[in-house]
Amino acid sequence: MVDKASSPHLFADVLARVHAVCAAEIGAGVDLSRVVVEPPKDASHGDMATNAAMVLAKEAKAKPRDLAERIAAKLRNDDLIASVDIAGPGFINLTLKPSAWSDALRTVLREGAAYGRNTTGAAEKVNVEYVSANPTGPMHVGHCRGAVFGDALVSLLIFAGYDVTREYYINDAGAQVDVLARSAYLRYREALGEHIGEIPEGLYPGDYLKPVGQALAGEYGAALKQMPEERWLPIVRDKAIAMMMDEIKGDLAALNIRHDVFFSERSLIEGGADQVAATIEFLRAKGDVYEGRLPPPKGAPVEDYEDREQTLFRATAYGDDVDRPLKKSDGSYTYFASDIANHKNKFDRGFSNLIDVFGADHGGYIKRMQAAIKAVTSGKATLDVKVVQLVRLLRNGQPVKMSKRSGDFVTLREVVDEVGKDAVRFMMLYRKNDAVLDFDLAKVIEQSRENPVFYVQYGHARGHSVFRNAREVIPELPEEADARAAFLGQAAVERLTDPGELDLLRRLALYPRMIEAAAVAHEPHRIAFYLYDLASEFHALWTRGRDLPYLRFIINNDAEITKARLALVQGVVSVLASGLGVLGVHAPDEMR
RNA sequence: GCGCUCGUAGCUCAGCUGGAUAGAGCAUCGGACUUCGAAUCCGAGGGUCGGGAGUUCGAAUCUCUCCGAGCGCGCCA
Repeated sequence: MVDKASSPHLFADVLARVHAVCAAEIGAGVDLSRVVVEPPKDASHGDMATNAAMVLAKEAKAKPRDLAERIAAKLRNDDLIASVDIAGPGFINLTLKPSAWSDALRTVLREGAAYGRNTTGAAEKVNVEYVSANPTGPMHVGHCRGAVFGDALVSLLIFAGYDVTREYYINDAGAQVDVLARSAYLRYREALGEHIGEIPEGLYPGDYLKPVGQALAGEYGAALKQMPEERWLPIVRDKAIAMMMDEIKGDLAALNIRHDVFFSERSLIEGGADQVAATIEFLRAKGDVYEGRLPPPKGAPVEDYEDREQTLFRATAYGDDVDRPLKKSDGSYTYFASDIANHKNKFDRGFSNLIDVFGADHGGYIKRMQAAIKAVTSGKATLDVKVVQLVRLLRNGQPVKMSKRSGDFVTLREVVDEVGKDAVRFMMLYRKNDAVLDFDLAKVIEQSRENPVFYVQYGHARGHSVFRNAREVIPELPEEADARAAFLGQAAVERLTDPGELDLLRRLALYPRMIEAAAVAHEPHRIAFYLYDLASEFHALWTRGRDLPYLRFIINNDAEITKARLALVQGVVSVLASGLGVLGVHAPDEMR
């Protein structure tokens, strides 16, 4: 039998016990990786179910139901398990002793903010690259989903025991930053009093470059006007990029997003060694780079198509559909070439676990990047690319117009200012990352069940409301969370026997398992849905107390049951705060 | 034409990496406010999981094939 103290979380504990029984029954070498313990879909089947007998039947050379019977016989002796049933093709259904649930709640209270934290990641280093918006203007709403997703994914991975670095790749080397420089130069001349008229086609028209022009005018006076373009352009470009990055960092800060590393594309090719060239030569030495011709593209006709020999990466050797160019016709590197060097640089810094968050329009880029990682790390690193689908911005169901060309697109800042960062963050995560998302500005500030942000936060606030009122019966109830949890940890929680109360106990016991699964799958949205379910069961129990007064949390003449129920409320409040914390959403004590 | 992502209730979406009778919210209909916050809750109806075939004890989930939607398809990033 497994030592009870060795695995503190109920599902992990029971799984370990099932594993031990299987190993004893079949043999020590048996592969238990497919054995799971999960809550059954139908609560009448018991508290937990395991597929062990069905999964292991072949290896045990036994019929599933026969094997189930053997496993069940041993599980019946377990001190945590009240009864064992076999059902269907060989499910083993377990009903736990009531003390198991009381202990689970005590665990929640004892661990507090650490409850759910686990060591799945084993302190393994992970690099998550996200946002990486071009430094050519402020962030717009399109960037916002990837930003929030990446940030929540990082928090989740840290919570699951990984050693995570948040990275931003600054695309400051391509042609578009030269366009930025020319656009800023116009604003500079404007700042000096010149009449510049309409911004020409092909330059960035937005007003956000005016401060750049003013800063340049203040710093250089008219000096830049005397220079030829090749001299002023680097000066203006660097200034504009620096100011745009400051603006972007400010936009991200408004969403409580911060990165550990801002990695400059330009730094790969400037200042000493050209890492892009080195990477290309590294691959050439392996035979993965060659000079050759590509067939013309199949899709929409390319207007200035010209059949020429070019430097190609042999992506087809690593699962891509076509080999990919590394140099443009003017001899400069393609974005892809720099990006290979960027990822190689991460590997050289000790990361073999890479995650990139892309917008849906970059989906076609995934295969070649994964091919490049394979080549450049000899298969020693893995890259998981998470694609976030686009966000449709609505107001009362009507699309909000945005046109980037005119320069008056909807900025991320405008949205955050209007609805608040909590609403933005939660709604961006209340959907699977690869599903398109409708974001309605009117609905997310509504205070109703239709708005899941509010609904979950209200659950947390309502719990605190219960504490405030409970002090009439339990005046000594501590204010501070840890002290309150310690105080309530002494309560007679075995008195929690109502089905609604048991639902909540089960949900709380599920939290560590859900966190672990979400972390492994790189799916933070699961937390948002879990929190919604938890809040829903809490609201339901609360309202039942209206019809059935004996179910209220606070019972005036029974301090013992009141404390037991407050312990349950504390567990709910604690896990809501924990989950919201991972998502980066505030857990308020009251909604006023 | 090829690749990627997706297709689940009238609408918007979950479905815990293959489990038992597929679940929520909205909408529709019917209920609960001398309360620890009704900003909430309870109940009812509503499904060939896009169609078809396959893999196995078992498929919304994996494979193949059609249908439909979005994105992408040298020298943009």
